Amino acid sequence: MPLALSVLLPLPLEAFDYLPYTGEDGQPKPAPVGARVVIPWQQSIRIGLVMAHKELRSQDLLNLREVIANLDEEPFLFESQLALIRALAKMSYTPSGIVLKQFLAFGLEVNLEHQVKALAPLEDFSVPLDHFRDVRRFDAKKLDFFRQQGLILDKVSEIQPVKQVVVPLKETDKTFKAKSLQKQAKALLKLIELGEAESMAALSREAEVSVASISSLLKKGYLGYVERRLEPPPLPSYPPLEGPMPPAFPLGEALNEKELSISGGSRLERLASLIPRIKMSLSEGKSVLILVPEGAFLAESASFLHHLPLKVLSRELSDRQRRRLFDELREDSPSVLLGSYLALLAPLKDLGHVVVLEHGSNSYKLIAGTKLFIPNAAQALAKLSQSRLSLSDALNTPEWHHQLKPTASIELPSKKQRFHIVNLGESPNWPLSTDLITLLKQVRDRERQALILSSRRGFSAALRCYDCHYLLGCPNCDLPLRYHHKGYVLRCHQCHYETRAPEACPNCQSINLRPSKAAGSEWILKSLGQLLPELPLFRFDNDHRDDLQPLYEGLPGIVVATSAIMRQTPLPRLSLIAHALLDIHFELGDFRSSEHSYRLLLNLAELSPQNRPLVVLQTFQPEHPVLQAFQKQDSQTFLANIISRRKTFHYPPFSQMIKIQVSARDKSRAEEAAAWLAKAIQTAGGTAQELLGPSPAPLHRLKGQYSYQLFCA
DNA sequence: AGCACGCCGACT
DNA sequence: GTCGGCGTGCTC
Repeated sequence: MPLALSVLLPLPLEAFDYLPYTGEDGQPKPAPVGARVVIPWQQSIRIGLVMAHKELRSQDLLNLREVIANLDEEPFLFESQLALIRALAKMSYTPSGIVLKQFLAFGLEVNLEHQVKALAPLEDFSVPLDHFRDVRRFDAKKLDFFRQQGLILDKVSEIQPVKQVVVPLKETDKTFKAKSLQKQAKALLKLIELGEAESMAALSREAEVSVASISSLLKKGYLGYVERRLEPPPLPSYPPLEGPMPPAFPLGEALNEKELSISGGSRLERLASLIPRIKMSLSEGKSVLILVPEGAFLAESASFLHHLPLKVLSRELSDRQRRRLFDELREDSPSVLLGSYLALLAPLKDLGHVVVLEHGSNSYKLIAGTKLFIPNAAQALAKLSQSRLSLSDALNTPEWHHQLKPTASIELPSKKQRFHIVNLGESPNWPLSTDLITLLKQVRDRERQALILSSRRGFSAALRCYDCHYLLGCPNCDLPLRYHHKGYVLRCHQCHYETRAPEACPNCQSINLRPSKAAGSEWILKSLGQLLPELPLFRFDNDHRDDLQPLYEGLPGIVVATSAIMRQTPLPRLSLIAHALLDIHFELGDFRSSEHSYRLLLNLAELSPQNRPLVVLQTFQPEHPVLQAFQKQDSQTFLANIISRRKTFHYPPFSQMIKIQVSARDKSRAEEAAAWLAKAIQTAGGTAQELLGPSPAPLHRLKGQYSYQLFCA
């Protein structure tokens, strides 16, 4: 039976069948399963992954095109990763190609030298195709027409990165006897001694002669440039973590649980407690995959796990470094791989343990592509590879808390939090309360560091007329324009519309147009500058990132930041952490908002765990249930309450929920389409209990698009 | 996704 | 007549 290859491309499609590559001897040379191949695609070429070999009946072969080149002799990914691609596609209801595109961040981009040659004389091209020429010189459409007739031979090769180096081309000869050429002779002899130099400037430094002498050697042909293969830069290394090691909590019976979650304690205490479990997998000859949400904790965790056979897949790695890392992973086993969600598809052989750090983090929710939630993807991988699964977060998620056996949910003892709640309703000062100002003055007097978190960029959430109550809104979105004092502009934080702030109210011409009281980081900084003029102030948000180096060196100061600071290396000497307005987090319309607020409070304290900083929380709702639970420091009761509420309202984990959003530029069109969908779901048997909506989305108009949403439970 | 093709309205 | 926006269908 003839063989075909099932090839997956990084496109929103399933795999396509291709005939194997035909070698120069005319024999088929099928690439192994898991290897990358170059295939013709539309009028060009693409790189795909061989998902399977399949046998086809001869009549089916006629429609298939042929693989142009095999890129790998050995598999690029192992069968276990291919199985994961299929599993994630099924879980996310998306084509396998989407999974490939989202999770395999390199190795599939067409970075190839592509040449073509005609097998017979073709008069359609002005340039003769009797030998291999660069494909870009020819009309792609015409070329593909002939390719499909089998008249074109394609040749591709990977572009090897090269660097130019200076090498000697001739020995010194008698002309250098002249006294005026002594410098040149010296330079040439030095180059012969060195073998090669990075550049003419580098040689000039080495030989201690001017660049002019060297360039005349170049002109006379005694030295010249050659291309050298550029070796991939070494992978970054992480120094061991300084300071005392956090204590590991003994896991006891739970050590051997198939699925385990650790909460409480501090971030490093949780990780320290997992080390025996990680070592257990290594001693069984199995590899361990550790996922981190994003940049900030990667370096910290890497430094902490320094003593293990650790490899790190970080966002900073270049494609060539990732390539090198993958090559090392395929060779070395067992090893520990630490990385972002992109590490899920890394070619680890014999996986025995998957660890997800900060598994409740919002950044594990992929907002595009598969839209997968990474802890669920990690669980799928653990099940496929029959690995252990470990989860770690300050607060467990209700879903996992409910799913795991009670003996598999470990809560580490936490230190007593030092916190102070400020009722903004009773404070005469704004946006910094009297209490916070007093505490900040103590920080100043003791030459310590403080962090003030504000969820809002700019000066104020809106510009408002205090006569007619007119609010300046975005022309494209249902949101007020944010007022930025710097540049005196109004900006939409969704669609980036920008306009100069007007002098008078556009509605009633009153000049009583002022920033609304919802203060942003600019406003907080301005108040601080007036109250504590002698203390260095720093700003850290997406509009403006001050260099925080003085703070990392331990100098005193205050940072006003958005949550962007959570992704930076933790500041070493924080003695005060304040949240300017917690209410924003309480008011999110999501049924998970209270869980997320509680986790945020725990994460605030973890920003600088070794200093046990005082956490100051400003709010208009000091009686809010989340704050009450936080004061009691009783996560178990808090989670139990959430779970019982979820059960009553039939929310996850007691149901699976699907959100369908219908958007269109034309409002009625979106509305009609959403209504049509709801009707279709009802006709298919959806009951009133299972179907919620359609209703206008929380941000009904966004970037000029109207949205309606339906929930199916 | 990325591309071609076909339809339709707008405009030299 | 032809240019371009948009809807639809296809890629082995």
